[in-house]
Amino acid sequence: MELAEGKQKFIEAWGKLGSEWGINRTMAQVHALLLISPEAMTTEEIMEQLSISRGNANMTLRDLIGWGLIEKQHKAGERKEYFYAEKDTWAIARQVAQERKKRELDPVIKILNELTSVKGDEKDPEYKTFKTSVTNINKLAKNVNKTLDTMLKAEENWFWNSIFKIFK
Amino acid sequence: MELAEGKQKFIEAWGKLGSEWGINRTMAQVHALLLISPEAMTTEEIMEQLSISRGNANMTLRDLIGWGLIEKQHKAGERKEYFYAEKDTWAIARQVAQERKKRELDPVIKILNELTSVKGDEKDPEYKTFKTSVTNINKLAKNVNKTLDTMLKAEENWFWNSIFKIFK
DNA sequence: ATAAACTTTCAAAAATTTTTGAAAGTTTGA
DNA sequence: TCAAACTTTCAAAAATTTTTGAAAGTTTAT
Repeated sequence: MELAEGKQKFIEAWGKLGSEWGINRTMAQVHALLLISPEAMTTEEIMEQLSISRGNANMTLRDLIGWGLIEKQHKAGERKEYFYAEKDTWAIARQVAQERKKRELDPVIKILNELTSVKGDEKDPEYKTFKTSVTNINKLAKNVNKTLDTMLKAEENWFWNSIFKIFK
Repeated sequence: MELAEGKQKFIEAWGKLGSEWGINRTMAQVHALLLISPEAMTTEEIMEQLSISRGNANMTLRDLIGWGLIEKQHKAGERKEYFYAEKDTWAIARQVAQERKKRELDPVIKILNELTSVKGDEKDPEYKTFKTSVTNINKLAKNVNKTLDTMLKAEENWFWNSIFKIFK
């Protein structure tokens, strides 16, 4: 396979994966483009390579910065802004996990906690089932939360070595 | 908080979480409704409780069965189909992980493998960066894959105990 | 102060996803 | 065989998400 074709396929695959996981496809594609680019790129170049509008490029780049996946770079003597992506895969995974935890898991855990305080008649099957389900999901959510927290602090090798030691 | 209000909030929260993770909101809501219901429910009841159309209810229920999250139940002497949800949280998490792995991770791993065969000039920075990124992501994907496989086979307590032994 | 170079905004348009509901299909019992 | 009871289908409509692009905003150099 040629490099150009490979790049195209990589960008497509990354975009599809993103959209399946609730991340805007363009955002994933811009990230993919920067991931395989040796040099930082300008908004202009990104617009051209992916055939997207200026507004779209700008918002997407802003979002990616918000996710901590790319950074702005300034070249001496130039006014243009350049963007480049963190290329350490473990760092990317950690960053994404951290953001999603903060944005999505944390709010749900908050609601689940509130829901454990719902009062009712212990003999009412409706109440009992509700209570049991909420309590169990709450436990799972807290475990996931705890595990993520530890993962996020962990160093790459340490993490994987530990995982493999158990799961072998 | 009253039970009725709690139910409502739970269904909403579950729906929102679902939509943030690329799962249709209605599907997550139907799942939530069945999760906290002590009895199996008919399509009719689900339609009414969530104010959704017959067609939507039918398709959603079919999808949930496809995900292995709910099951059809037949009551003796009745023609109606009843639906009930698996209530073991660990089983739900495992089921979802398994489905997503099969539907989304596996295809990406296949493409990444193909992309490692892209040929080019080792001195070309474009080629080198592409190669390195693809290789690293491929490694991470395979590790995730392996870990998931083992998780999916693991029993609940065994899994969590192990995780906590490391992450403490 | 001005203008060129560049970035950001956002209302409207396009694309995509989800929902509806009536019609078609199926199963069962009499 | 018929018709009632129930389920499935799917084209069209509605809702939602994403994208566009021109105008407004900002920064910098002279």
